[in-house]
Amino acid sequence: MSKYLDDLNVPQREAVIHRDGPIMIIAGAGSGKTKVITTRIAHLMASGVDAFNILALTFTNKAAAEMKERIEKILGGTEARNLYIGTFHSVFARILRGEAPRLGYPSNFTIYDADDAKSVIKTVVKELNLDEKQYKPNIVLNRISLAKNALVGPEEYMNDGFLQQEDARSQRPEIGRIYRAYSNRCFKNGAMDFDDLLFKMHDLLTGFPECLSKYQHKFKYVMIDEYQDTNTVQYEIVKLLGAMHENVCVVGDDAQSIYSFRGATIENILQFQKDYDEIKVVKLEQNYRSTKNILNVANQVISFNKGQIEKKLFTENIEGEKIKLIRTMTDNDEGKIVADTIQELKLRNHFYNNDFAILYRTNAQSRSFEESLRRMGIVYKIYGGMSFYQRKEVKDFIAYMRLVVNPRDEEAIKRVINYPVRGIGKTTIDKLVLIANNNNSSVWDILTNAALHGFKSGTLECIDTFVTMIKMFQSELVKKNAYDLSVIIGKSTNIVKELFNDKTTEGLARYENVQELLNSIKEFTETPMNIEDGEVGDKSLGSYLQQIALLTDTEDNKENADAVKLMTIHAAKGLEFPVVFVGGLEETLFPSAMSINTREELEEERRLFYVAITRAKTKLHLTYANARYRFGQLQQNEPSRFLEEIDTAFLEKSYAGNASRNNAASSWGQSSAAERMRRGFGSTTNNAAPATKTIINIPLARPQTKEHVPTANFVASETADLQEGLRVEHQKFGFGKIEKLEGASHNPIATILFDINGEKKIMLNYAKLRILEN
DNA sequence: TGTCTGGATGTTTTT
DNA sequence: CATCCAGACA
Repeated sequence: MSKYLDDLNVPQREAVIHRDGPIMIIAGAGSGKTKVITTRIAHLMASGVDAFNILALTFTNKAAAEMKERIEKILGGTEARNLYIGTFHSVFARILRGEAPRLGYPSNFTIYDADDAKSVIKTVVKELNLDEKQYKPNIVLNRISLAKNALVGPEEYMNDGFLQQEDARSQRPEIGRIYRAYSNRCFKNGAMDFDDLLFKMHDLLTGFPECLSKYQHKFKYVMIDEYQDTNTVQYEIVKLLGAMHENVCVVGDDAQSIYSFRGATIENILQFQKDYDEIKVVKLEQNYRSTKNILNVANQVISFNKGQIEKKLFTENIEGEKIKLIRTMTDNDEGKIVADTIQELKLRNHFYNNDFAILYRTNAQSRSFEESLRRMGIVYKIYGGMSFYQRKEVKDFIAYMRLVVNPRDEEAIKRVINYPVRGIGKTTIDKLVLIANNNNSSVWDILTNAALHGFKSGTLECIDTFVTMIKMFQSELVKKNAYDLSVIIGKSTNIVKELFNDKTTEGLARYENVQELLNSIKEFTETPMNIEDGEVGDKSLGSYLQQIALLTDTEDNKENADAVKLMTIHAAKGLEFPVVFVGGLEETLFPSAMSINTREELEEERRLFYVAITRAKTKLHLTYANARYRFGQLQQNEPSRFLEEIDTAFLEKSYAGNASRNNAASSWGQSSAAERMRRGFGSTTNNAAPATKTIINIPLARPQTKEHVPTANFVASETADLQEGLRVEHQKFGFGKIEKLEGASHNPIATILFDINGEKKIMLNYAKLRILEN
């Protein structure tokens, strides 16, 4: 046997060698799951299975890329490129691009992201004359998404007594109608949302037997990663694809199931065993990642959940250090202590930035960590949050491309028809949409025949200019590659020039973002075609759009950059780091206030905590703050209930208030000598310039304020005591004089002339002011 | 038609 | 506190 098998333990090898027939691998955290899948695929190929006949589905592009890379490493050569490895969404999008016409969609169909989808919902709610307050896009989209993930179409939704009751109870009885209208609208626009990529794939396989047969023959071996996170559609599709050869291999860990809000159900693991007569089950229980201490804590935490698949995770690694549990006064202190600790570990134990990860429950928590890291000059990178492709200027530019590729894309038209300003305003747009609806045609059709629909001559002229321009782009579509065409678009629309002329900091950032977009298109155009893109592998704009629609910049990796990584726990799944900080272990935050109403919800939060803990290899720090800013207000929180579930013998508790290097100087507390020194020397008065360039997702520029360091004994004065003419101190803007007090008593507003930052209007409910004595 | 602004609203988690 | 949006006005 080949030598790659030598590195495997007994159950791992068993899983790898098993060739035909269904197999389920229950893989505990850190048990070498990825290694098993990749080795298994490599082994299949080595034993004669054609790479073209292997399908591997993952949940993130990153996981897919990593797998491909590791298989290539095992096998050498380029054969691994012929594998079908990708996320559910990207693989299905690729297949649908070829098959969409069967379903009545153009093969150039647009993929709507969540923002596009919400916008369509908003339009539809308006057109149905429903209350927009009642039917908020977010809530409605969530509901529709769950329905699609459960394979419930609009008609079925409306006929389902239970769903109807639920909607009635939540005062939203019309969601079914919205769902139907939304689906129709997307169809009309030639667009699919994320969930459609799964839903329509299922339609394709069930509605067209010849299609089903084609892909069953093609994918003789099917592998699914993170099986515990599959939802109903995904489960059904896998079942369909695997039905002919039954060579289905699923890998999962019920203890790490954290996506039930997306319709995932652990039931799929149990169901899988019932779907086939004979199924092999392998359990991977040896953990190679973490110290005994870390694993003990993880095992203890998860033991509070009922109903798990039995398994006992163990490790032969060293005992390791105790887990540090750190309490701080505020979220800002939490940020400081984490940054300080990182600095200390770097100096003392020679860690690199890369060795650290800061994990949290919600994206909003990144702020305090960012600030502290930046202040200390520690390079960091935030994963998740707003993606590059979601930025307004980037989306606007992309909308032009979308429109050129798919003129039926109404959302794209609405975005660009008056950007840059060309005299086609809201009134005209509303009219266009109305006419299109009445004539049962697309907005683009109306635009191209605008003269027939009684617009004023001035408006008509504007429309004509716009249409002519878009048509010009369209005529270039086949002749030019994605990059050349996008350059033409940038020039002809004046977008690039307009942004260039905007010399504000924000404008500059926007200009740079658009340049960055053009660079990425150039890169796409120049990268040699990958066989994996088989059916769609051209360098056209359409091909490019398809690709970026499913890209999140979580995986847009410059892996080699040495940076501390910040991300949500969800985003951290599947990753590991030598040193892990888990922040915000407070009631209402973690577990989230939204998820403490049922046992199921709470157990999912606990699994999430389990995932967080098991990311750590050698050092784990848990932190929580007595109080933190939420909704602009300081909020007190109890420590997370999960902390009580950990045996204190595993913990080393500390209170940041006593830490020698970092007196818990909260924003208004006393500052320590060390801190005053740092202010005095290290940082300059403005913007505390970092020693090293900080890596962030292309900064969204903010108007510059010269940062003010609050006086040591800053204590906010009562709002009632403030008077015009008084000298005051503001935490951020510094010293100044109250010019004017105005606004209602419940929302007073002060106009203050600051010494260094000029005149500002301050809402006193939020900002704290200190009256200066004498 | 475009720009300004007060008021409402928001925080789970993601492909 | 930041962002988004509807209505007011230019």
